[in-house]
Amino acid sequence: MPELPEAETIVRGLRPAVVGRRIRRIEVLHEDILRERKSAFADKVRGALIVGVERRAKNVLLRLEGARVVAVSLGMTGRLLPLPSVAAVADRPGHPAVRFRFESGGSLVFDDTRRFGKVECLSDGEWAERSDRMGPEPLARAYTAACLHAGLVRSRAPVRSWLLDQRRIAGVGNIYANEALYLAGVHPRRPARGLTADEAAWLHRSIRRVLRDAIRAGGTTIRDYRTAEGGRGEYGRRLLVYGRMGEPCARCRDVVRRLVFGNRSAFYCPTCQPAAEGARAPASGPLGRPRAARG
DNA sequence: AGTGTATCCTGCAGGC
DNA sequence: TGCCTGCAGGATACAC
Repeated sequence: MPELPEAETIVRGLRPAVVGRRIRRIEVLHEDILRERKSAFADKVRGALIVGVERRAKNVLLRLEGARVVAVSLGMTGRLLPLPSVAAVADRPGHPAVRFRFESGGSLVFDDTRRFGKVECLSDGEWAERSDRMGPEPLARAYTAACLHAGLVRSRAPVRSWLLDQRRIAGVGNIYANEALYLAGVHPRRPARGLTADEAAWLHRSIRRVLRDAIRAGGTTIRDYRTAEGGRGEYGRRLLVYGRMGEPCARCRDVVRRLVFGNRSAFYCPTCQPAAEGARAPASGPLGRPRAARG
């Protein structure tokens, strides 16, 4: 569910609402959301001041005084809702799992229908170790097309599976993987190491473009995702292939197909994203295919 | 080692 | 109306 753009949107919305607040009390309504006993979790978090809110991959981080961090993995249906808020009146948490009550009044609720999410409190050092095992941030300046290509050539996995592997690239989920592959003209099932340097450069550009545009739109709300303000992400209307099986391709009017592998749906246009290795790249269409890197 | 699959959980849409 | 099946933005434990 929430991928990098959704997590980033939540972080930006949360920051003004929770930074500078002190946590007075923790209520754990569903202990399976934690990775430890709720008493242990509460002991570490109670009384702490929130000094910052950050994102890493799809995770939302509450930085606490005393070199600790609350790391929230949103799973498929996780939401972080500061209460009370105007939005909360219309969109109350339906499945609250963990509530942080502030000394100054109000609270932050982690709400998660399916309870695939995780909330944990780590030392900065423990978190750094975890973060080191994740792949690079695709929007980082240092993450070049050459970095992507170097990663791709080491794997025989289908490129869509490669993009979903958080150890290889951090923050890309099924929606944006499919969209980026479409923009790059790369079939989702092609072996990662079969992509040419030019294709890797198109894909690099497409990934960054899709993620940036989605952040600008506040993410994609299919059903459950909400911003910290309780609003919906508006990128859904701009999805070109995800969830559009049977509809015409925006570029060539062929029919968008759906494939299932790795237990996930893949959506693609068979004309714009040919399955054969080394197939011709489609001509630049109305959507503006990313140009190949120079050099 | 590197892939693919099943599983956790709830809710909803569609078929009958 | 209601029951059944399949599907969902993620991550991980396992089998091969």
